[in-house]
Amino acid sequence: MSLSVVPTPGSNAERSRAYNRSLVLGHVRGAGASGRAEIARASGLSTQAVSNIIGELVAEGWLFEAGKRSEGRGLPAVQYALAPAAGTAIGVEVRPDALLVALTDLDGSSLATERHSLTRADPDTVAALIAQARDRALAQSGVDPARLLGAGVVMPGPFGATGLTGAASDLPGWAQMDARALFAEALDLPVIIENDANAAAMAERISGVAQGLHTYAYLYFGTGLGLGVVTRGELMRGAHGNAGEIGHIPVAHATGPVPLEQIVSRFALRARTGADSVDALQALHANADPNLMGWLDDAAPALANAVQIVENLFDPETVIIGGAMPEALLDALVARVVLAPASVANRPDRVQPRLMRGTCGRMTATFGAAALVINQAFTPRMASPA
Amino acid sequence: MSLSVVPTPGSNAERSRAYNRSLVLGHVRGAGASGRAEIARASGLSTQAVSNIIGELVAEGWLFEAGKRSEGRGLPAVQYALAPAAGTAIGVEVRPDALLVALTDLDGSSLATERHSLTRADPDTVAALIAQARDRALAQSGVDPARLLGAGVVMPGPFGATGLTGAASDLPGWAQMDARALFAEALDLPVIIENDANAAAMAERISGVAQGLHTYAYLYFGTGLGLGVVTRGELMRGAHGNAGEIGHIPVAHATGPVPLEQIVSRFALRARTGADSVDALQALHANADPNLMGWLDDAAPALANAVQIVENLFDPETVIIGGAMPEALLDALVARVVLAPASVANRPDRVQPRLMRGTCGRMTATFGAAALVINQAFTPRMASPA
DNA sequence: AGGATTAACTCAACTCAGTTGAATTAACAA
DNA sequence: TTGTTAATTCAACTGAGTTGAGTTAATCCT
Repeated sequence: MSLSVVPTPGSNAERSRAYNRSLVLGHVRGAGASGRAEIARASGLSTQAVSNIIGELVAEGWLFEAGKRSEGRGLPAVQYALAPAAGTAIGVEVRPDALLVALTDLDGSSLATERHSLTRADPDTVAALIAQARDRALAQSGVDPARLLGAGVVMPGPFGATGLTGAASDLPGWAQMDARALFAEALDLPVIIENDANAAAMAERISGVAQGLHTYAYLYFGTGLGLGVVTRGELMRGAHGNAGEIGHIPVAHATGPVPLEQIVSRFALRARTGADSVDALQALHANADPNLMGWLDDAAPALANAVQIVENLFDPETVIIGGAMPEALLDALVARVVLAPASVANRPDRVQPRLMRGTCGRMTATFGAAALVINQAFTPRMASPA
Repeated sequence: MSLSVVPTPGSNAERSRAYNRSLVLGHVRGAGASGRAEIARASGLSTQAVSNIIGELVAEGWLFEAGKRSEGRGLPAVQYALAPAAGTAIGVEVRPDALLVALTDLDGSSLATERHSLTRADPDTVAALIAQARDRALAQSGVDPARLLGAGVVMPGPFGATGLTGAASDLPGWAQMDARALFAEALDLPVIIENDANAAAMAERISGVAQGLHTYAYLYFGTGLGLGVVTRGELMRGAHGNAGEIGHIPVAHATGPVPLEQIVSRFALRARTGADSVDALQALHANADPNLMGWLDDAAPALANAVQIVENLFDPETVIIGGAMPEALLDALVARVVLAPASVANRPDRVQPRLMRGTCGRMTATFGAAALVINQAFTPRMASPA
């Protein structure tokens, strides 16, 4: 049973309703509790249309009445707020050696998490493990399975054979696999596949520092260094889902140009300090380990270079860095970066800092995988019929 | 009279129809003459809905019956093709010293062009000149003013005060100006403002080598070097319309890292050869001028570096180069570039070359300005009511 | 106070546009 | 010739947003 996916489907009454429902939910999410008339003005819909949609969303448990607000004259507006428990999503991060699974609500709050070491990472084994983890997470948190909107799965890129293939991050046996279909079947849920940096970027939008932003970039410390870019609320994926491979672009270094992730990445850090885990790095940083401090001195200018490239190419509202790194170390890195003046981001009217640390912590990508699903509920789009 | 623009408007019957009309026109444009049933299948709409829309588009002159096609059994499908003259657009390129204006049809074919030297480039003077040029172009080509869909205007970026402000490309007196509103008023037409590289990218999509592509990048030789990126058919603009400032990112050079456009740009070329015009450059190239050939040797690796960055960050189907340069020189440059193997674009299953020359010629940006308008007619989007 | 004004909200009738299912037409195949 | 297939149209239907009148509950003004 393959669903025939229409690339850009036409609009009809039913699809219009779905679109407008997302619009209303997105407004309430973005602006907080709102009244019918306010949403009508913001969307260009009639009050009546918004009223009907809100009635439906309240009946289904997505929204609830949250008091009244009186602004000057006139009948006070009844406010409607988002019910975080109205929807949940599964986030999965597949690494060559481990599987991370999280269950979150609409706020991106964690309801359950789980970690598995993988000895075999073949498709069928992974799919089965995810299905079991889903069942445990639901049982443990007491979440109604009917409220589960879907699953997001983060996998190491790049996807398909490319000039970057052969890195240690690749998963064996997945090359020609339609992972989305595999997981959708195993879980009996809608599934979204993404790379780690894109998922992390979305996590910050749902529950981190990128809330309210529409155009921003995220530098992600995974195995290497990834870049997730959100433009007008949409992830930039590229023609084959491989956009954002920033780790492989050359940057200036004492010994001549080297690939960025040869300096700015966890494996560069491990080569320099011997430390592998986030905790070990945290300890080294707390003790001002000379090797670690040396790395910081090296990484800061390379990162500045990367930020300048990202700013000039994408013109984002801000650049966020995060991933599997101690927060204090990321803060130290941000503090040490001297941002290039020759950048379109160097504006007098800035409201965001040019570079900031993400706040979603170590499991950003896993929560981000769930955030991909959550985000869909708030993003109006003409979707094909099931 | 300011039209209240709703950022993401809700959907209703009227807006659905506009959306579906664009969808049908876009299909016919992309796939060539098509039958009702074929479009219905591609769009997920019912045959009846498509039939009604086609009836309307034929009545309005957008489509015309173009024979029948019989595929095996069944009633032969009546084919409908796009009438290029159904819509026209004005393209304008504002440079500090000159004004270029073009009138094109839906194919992007030129119906009239005009060039003005500018002694004064203040907003009111420019707006008045454009309005006059519009009238002359319409009169000269005999185009019905009612068929004019709008005007696209290309202006030197970056927009707003940035760390790149102060370059020679800036226009004085425009800093705080709402250029779109100014031109819309002066021309009494919908107006789109864009930077040169983005417009050029769109020109190639309407009438050049990017026809049928959805995700690609365009390196544009203007004053400096610009980058236009199209993702899923949409231009990437960034938070302030300044995305694509690739000229300012550092690349490796014999003397250490230098901004890309210090090597790959027309002013680098002028500094090296003394030649300023496209014709002069063409002559030098025809004579294998040593300075010019030296520039090629320098520019090729820098361009290779830029292409590698663009490929890894955007994962485009292809990278196109073009702009105000002799075609033979661009071809020579493309031939000389050794593309980096460490790129997500280095795939065995490629259908496009990784790097190709644009085919829209010297006035790419001016035609591209018109193409921005044309493109809207074929791109379904929920648009706010006038 | 008490009436005027303002704004949110609801009701009911209406309209637009896409859908559905039956009927028609024209090509190909046995 | 006759049956099958596929495009197209017709007419009735349905879903969803719009419109305009009416209701309710605040604030403003006298």
